[in-house]
Amino acid sequence: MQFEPKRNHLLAALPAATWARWQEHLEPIAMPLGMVLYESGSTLSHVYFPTTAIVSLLYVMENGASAEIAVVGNEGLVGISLFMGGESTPSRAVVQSAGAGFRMSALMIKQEFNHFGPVMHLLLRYTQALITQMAQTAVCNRHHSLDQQLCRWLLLSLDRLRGNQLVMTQELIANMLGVRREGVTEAARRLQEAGLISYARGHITVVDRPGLEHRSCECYAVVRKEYDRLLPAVTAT
Amino acid sequence: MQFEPKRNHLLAALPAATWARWQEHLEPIAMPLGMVLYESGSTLSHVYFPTTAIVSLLYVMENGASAEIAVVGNEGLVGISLFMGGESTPSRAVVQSAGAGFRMSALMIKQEFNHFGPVMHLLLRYTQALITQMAQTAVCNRHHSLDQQLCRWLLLSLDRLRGNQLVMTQELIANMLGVRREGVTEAARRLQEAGLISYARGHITVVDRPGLEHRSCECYAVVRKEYDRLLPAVTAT
DNA sequence: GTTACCGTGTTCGCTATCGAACAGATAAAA
DNA sequence: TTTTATCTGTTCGATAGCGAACACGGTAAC
Repeated sequence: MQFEPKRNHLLAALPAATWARWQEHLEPIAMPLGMVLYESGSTLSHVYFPTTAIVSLLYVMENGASAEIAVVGNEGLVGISLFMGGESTPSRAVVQSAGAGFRMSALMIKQEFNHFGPVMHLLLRYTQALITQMAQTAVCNRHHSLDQQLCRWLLLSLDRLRGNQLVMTQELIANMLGVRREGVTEAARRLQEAGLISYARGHITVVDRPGLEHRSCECYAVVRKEYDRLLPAVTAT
Repeated sequence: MQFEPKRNHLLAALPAATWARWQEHLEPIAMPLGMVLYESGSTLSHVYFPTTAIVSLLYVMENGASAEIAVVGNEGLVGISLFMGGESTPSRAVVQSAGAGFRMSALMIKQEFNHFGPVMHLLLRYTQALITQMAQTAVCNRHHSLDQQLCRWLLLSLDRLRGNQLVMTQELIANMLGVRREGVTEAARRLQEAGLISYARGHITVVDRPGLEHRSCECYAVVRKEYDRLLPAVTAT
């Protein structure tokens, strides 16, 4: 079930002819928690199309602290630098929520990108959506409270999963947001007291999604809207 | 002089045949301080290649506060969403340092991009460099002090200008960084006391550039290195 | 040459987040 | 079952940046 390629929205959006060509080049792959898909500066060997997993792109500073730059799930792909031309980036890609996906060799994706218009345009529109997410992350880091950022983060993750539960410790969330674990604990407590979520030992359940959206900063809506605009057929779950 | 297209590094990096084709489609344009090249959500009519001007890409929040996402000067181009496929972005592009540049119609740049040739790859590599800058902005906003961010910002701007002087009020810098003007005043005073810069009424002179780089966070070096890697012939001034 | 504005300097209390330390509780391992 | 590791809760003082208010001098407009 989780090895169903069409659960990745980009794969699902491919024209029939492209899909026929790709099928035998897509390799199913398990993506356990913490798996590193690429390291800062390393040359990528594959692109990854998550189906049930969620991957964080994050930058790790010299002193070890980290900050999430963007999150990728079944709406997208990990490894844009392959077709953008750089072959690597200064960031790291880590599986943040275990699941599965598919991968395709670097060579194959570059060929496909360079020879077939629809593939190129789909991948570039996705890239622009990703850019919006990064830009909004910068804005959010500058201006919004931890409570708001946590709401945004939960919503972004939720959009990339089935159901309304996240398997995710506060420690891990803190690493992604680039804040202290204690700060996440307090913010989560406030959200729980407000009846928006409930959680226990690594399991977070979203109880009141509209409430969460209301409490979030505008950043979530901006990003969501841009994904819907750029990848229309694709985002509808 | 400032209407010399080759002062834009992307234009300078074009193959001879492309350059010959482009020449008559490049329109020189003055870019005064505060000029808005595009608005959030608006469909772009042109791409802009700054030669002596510097342009900030920034997001303006609902409450009017703003934050800079990236800065573009003679190393790049404003309007990537035209060839990326979205035609617009949720951000705004504002001239931050007056100067000049060239522009090309949306139609023309899209045609040129879609030939799958050297133009496309050059523009995509530039886009990846820009992505790195945005990602690093997010990291910087999360983890680094105002002093460090000011250093980074001055260095990024300086790289895009001739000489070692910036015409720039503290108020404007504060808007770009998304902080209070008073905060910039204090940070600038500290840098001046340290003998790194000197300034007066809208004119900032960088006195000790190595010192500034030393005081900056790692973000500047990461971005600079990535631009040099992705656009090698191009960045050498 | 006077006046108005602009760019900068300075101060105050306030708040969110940090850094560090430790406590309690639940799940997993032995 | 007992032990251990993991996850969450709580507290403390410290600090960076905020918001607001106001002072001062240079520049430019009239």
